[in-house]
Amino acid sequence: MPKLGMEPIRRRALIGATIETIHDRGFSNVTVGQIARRAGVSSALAHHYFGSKDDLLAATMRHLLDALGGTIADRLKRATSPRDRISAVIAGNFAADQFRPATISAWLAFYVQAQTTPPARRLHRIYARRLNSNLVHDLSHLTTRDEAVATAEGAAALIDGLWIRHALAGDKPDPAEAIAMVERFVDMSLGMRRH
Amino acid sequence: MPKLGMEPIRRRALIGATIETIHDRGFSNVTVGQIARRAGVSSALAHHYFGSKDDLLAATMRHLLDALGGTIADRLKRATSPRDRISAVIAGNFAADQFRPATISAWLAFYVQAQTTPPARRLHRIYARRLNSNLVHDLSHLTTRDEAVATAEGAAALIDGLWIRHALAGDKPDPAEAIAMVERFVDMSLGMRRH
Amino acid sequence: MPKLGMEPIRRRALIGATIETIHDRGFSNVTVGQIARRAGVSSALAHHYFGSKDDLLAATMRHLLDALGGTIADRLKRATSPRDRISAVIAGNFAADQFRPATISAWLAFYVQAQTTPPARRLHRIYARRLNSNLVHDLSHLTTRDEAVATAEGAAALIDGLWIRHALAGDKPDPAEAIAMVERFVDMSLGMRRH
Amino acid sequence: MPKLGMEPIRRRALIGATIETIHDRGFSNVTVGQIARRAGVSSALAHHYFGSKDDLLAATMRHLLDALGGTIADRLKRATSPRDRISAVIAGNFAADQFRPATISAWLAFYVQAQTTPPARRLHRIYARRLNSNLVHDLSHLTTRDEAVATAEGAAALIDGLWIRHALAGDKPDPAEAIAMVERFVDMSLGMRRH
DNA sequence: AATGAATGAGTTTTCATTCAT
DNA sequence: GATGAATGAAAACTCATTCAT
Repeated sequence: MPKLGMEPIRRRALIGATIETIHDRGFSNVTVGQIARRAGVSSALAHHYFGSKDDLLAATMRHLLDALGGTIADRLKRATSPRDRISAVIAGNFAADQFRPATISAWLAFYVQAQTTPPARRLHRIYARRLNSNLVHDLSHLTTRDEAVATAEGAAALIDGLWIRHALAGDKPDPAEAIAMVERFVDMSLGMRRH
Repeated sequence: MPKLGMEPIRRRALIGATIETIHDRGFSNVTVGQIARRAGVSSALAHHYFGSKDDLLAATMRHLLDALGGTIADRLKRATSPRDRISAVIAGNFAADQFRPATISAWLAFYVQAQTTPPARRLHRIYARRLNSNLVHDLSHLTTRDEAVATAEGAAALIDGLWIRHALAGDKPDPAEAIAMVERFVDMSLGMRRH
Repeated sequence: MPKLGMEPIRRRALIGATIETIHDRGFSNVTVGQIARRAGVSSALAHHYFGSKDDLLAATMRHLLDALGGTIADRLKRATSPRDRISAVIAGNFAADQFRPATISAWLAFYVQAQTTPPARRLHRIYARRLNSNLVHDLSHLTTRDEAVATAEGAAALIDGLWIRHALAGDKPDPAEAIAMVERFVDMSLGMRRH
Repeated sequence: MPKLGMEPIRRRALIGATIETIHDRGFSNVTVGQIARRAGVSSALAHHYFGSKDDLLAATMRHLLDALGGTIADRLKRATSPRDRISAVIAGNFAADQFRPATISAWLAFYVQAQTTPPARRLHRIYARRLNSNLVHDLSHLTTRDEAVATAEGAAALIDGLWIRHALAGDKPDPAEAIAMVERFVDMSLGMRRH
């Protein structure tokens, strides 16, 4: 007896299964069948809800983006100063939910996808711009515009680099260490100009 | 019109074609047929020389690794001081040969592959360790051991992050800017402890 | 127009098609495509149900083995004396179902396969041992153990030889003649020791 | 420096390699490349001397046929009575050269081929008829024509059966045992009618 | 709401065969 | 006399996708 209101449940399950399947089979080897099996449904159902493999993949990417965006937004709400807001952005990027092996793998996969797949590229741009504008905006309160731009660029690169390295490290990722590294970079960058 | 001694020529051509094909079709979409066509040979020949698609991909990754390793080694030979050696490593990572869109795409693809494919992982580890040990060794001459380790980790993450961002930037990657960013990070890290 | 419960139907059809295709194209030339076409399905479906060509071939061999085993078992049930049981085994080996050109071809192919393919070898061993133990057991009631073993070996060889010759005869195989030949061999072998 | 008179040497080597390759890879898996490698030459050379894979295979079969025919003919020359000639035929079929695992495998393969490949069929017919006519001719001196025909048929089937069983036995084939079995069959068949 | 059945289109891979040297 | 180079053609296999139920 089919139940009502299954749609959101199935969608969430399929997106979660997509992330995990990417993590252990590798993006280029994922099949709809594997994802569906992991979600406990038939592959036909995955198509029923998402239309196509690409759509499911895009929805998963959007989900990752929303989750990260949401996490950061929550932390920003609680921040009280520009420097605090910068810390909120940094910590948000390494919050527990985001900084898990499976999530990192999926993110990385989308980075790669974003190079050649226009929709993925579009989604990735949104994230990159939001991160950049958040950082630049707050840094501008603390230093010159030029310094702010450069530091934002460096912090963003460092965040990406730490993600990618943790994806490959094998051991459990340590958010605290990553956060400390970026914070230190920001502090140093802000400190420099004072000397 | 078959000639003798074609093997090395074909191997090089196929590896080059692999890098370029990954760049414009995306790693998960490359086919042996596309690569072979780009190299101007039949797909049967690609199999003849490399055995399988995976082997061709692995050989390409090895090539990338060797090329980067060679570039850095060359620059290290000419370096005269520890600080100079650090600059050599940094500049080597962004040298013209390496830091081209197609090469960056291929590298990125291999980062992703390294997460799930043991041979790719092994190869990647070699690179990561070599980079890390080079940096730590030279930084140790300039600061405490702990600082050296942390700075090396940060510099490596920054390098990776800059690569990944340039892979997605779309516009032509600017090595000078990337180099400046990492140099600045190293300077700041070394400078901090003096204050 | 998909229906439920097609799997067993398709499996049977594919196994039957395998036997017939081996018969008229020769074992070394069969392709999954030909088999599937003969079964009225796509080759993808053959893979869907059997996994691989080898698996389909192995399943077909197992089917042949089961069919022969079943036929013999049926006849053994109705046998009342040791000599009768021997006749049941002989007649079973040449029963209408087994002794048809296509079946013979497939059997022969598997004899050959059994030389190099371990799974086929295993299956073939089962058949050979069962035939041997049946014959030895019943012959032991009628003669010395040594004679029983030798006669069983001879009868088995004769059965195999008649099969193989009928496979190549071209004309319709005549079970009665083959049965008479083996029966005569057994009778002679049993008669000898009495004289 | 290419040598003169290599042709017969290469042809023999390739035929020998064909037999051995069939033995350990199975007829349906042999490739010209494997055969050539085993013979220590390039696959192009195999084509140079034999024209095509099928031709090489046919030549190999012809070789087997000739070898067996020659062995039997030699023994027949030395036979002095009809019964002796029968023994010569039987022993010839199990002579050391013929009754080796690799040779048996190749023979068996050709039995299978003979079902679907006309040239193989033709060659096989020659062998079968020669064996049959030899046996019938000599048996006719010792019994009625009808008995001779039946006994020849039985002996031939037994020979084939023993070959096939030894091909699969795994252990080293024992010619003496096989010969004894066929001799015994002939003796019994001839003896029966006297009683 | 959900799935088993089925396939077309494509991909990797293998191999006999040819040819210039 | 012999081979490395090269490929066309065909085979196995995979998979996203559709559809009737």
